[in-house]
Amino acid sequence: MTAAQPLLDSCSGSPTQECGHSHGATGCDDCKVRSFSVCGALELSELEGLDAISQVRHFPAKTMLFDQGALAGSVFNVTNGIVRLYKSLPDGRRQIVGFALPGDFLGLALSDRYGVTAEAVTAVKVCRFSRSAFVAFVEGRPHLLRRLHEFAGHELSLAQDQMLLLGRRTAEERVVAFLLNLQARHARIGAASVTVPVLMSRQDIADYLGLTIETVSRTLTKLAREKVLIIVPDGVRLLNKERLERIAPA
Amino acid sequence: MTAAQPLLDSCSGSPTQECGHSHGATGCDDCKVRSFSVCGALELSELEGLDAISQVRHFPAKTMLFDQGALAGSVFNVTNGIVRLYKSLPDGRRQIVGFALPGDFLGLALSDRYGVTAEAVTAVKVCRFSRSAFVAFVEGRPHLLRRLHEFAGHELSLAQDQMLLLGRRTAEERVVAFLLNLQARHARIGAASVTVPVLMSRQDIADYLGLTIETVSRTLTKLAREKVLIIVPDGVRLLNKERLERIAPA
DNA sequence: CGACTGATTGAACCAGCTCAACTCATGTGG
DNA sequence: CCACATGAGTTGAGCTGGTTCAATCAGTCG
Repeated sequence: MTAAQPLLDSCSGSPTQECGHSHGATGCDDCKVRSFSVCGALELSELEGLDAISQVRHFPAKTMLFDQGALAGSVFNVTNGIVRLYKSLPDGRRQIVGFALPGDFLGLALSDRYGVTAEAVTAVKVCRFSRSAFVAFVEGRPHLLRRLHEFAGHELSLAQDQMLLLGRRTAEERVVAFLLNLQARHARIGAASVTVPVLMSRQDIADYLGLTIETVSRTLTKLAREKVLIIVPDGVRLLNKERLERIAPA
Repeated sequence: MTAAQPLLDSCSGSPTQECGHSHGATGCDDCKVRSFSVCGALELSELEGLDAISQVRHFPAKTMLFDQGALAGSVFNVTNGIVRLYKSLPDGRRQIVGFALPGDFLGLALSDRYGVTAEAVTAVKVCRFSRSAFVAFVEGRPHLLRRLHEFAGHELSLAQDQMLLLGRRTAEERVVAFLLNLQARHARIGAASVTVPVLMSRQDIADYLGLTIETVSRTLTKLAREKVLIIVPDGVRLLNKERLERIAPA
């Protein structure tokens, strides 16, 4: 893992950042993720207010959005790309607790410190909000708070599924569950396909599934040998979904 | 594991249930967990309204409060005892995703189905609310919703810690982290002590830590042999907390 | 007392890890 | 255009932490 640099709260004129507010064509009006993101709870009339406190920001692949333990100055809505969220131990062991896809919100808890580190897996585009401005915006809009709470409840449920996976599933079950999951998530954001894009590295997958890179690789190879999937550049083609679903039940 | 029977939504006159509303001496006024439970967000004037929709209920050890996947008719505030929350696989493998102690809220997500199964580890006392009544009560009290959201954020953070534990920690680290955690939680609810009550079975601990009962037992024995703790009936006495904290780092 | 349940201990095993070699792109600069 | 470094992924071979299977122990209840 190369070190990821924080790019937050600096408007140093880097070509990867747009610091102006994003009204008009780049605003919420034509946002592709709005309907299934937290913003979907807002009336059109309220969107303007949200727009006013949001900034569009770009993070190149492998750069850090924020670091575990740091003061949570911002919250984010991912609009493009993939973000990995992880915790690590002092000796370097790492556990990825989730991948954020377009429509996902970072900083749901609205707590004053980040509980995880967030890094761009691919180039990433986000709507950034200062946390204080966002909290103020939520204040007096209980329907938005309710939506945030629904999202948090969903996250919690996913986390519990992942605990079951990490605590009790075999390597093969983990890999298959991961791929099916990824496919379902891509479908939900309007990219349904038997070919699932897998843009994160084997190391990322391993750190997400509590395995080693070798075990992930061997398991994928085995599944390919058994013709339930084909490994393609930057993805996987799921040939036998029924069989996959039998491998990774409930 | 013996089968646990659901005891919900039936007021059949069982001696373990109190079906009347609990005003007066048994109400919120003198509730020992109020300050650190979700109810702590309410004004004294609002407590009456909450009291009016709450029922005190008792669950004997090993009985089920609710089942994963069932319609969520009720939400609960635990006031006494310990509840295990778990998910299981069709073949019987089980992952306990958390233990609820007094002050903990069950059904935080307010979703329409329970995501986990809840069973009493010890005899348990709860405040029960019908979910619809509780949701209606929350409606129009954004400070309570905010409190629920804070609790959910905290739960999410704990879940992420547990993912790190399950995915990347060794057996010894898991057991030690569990004991330190339990001690800290007991301290927070006003029962700080070097002797930590461990009222759940070895099987429960194993299913929480993603280990087998034998590994939990061996690990505890080893720690006792090394004099960092003593195993006592229904608990553990932590002798060398510094050393324990070195075993299970942040 | 005997029966039962939960916990401990021992011994053999194995799923996944470690260590190491190799492949295959992609990039770089002479 | 080739030589060669670099980094991600794959594959092999051996090892080991934790599991599995099995026996024993220790309370507790009837």
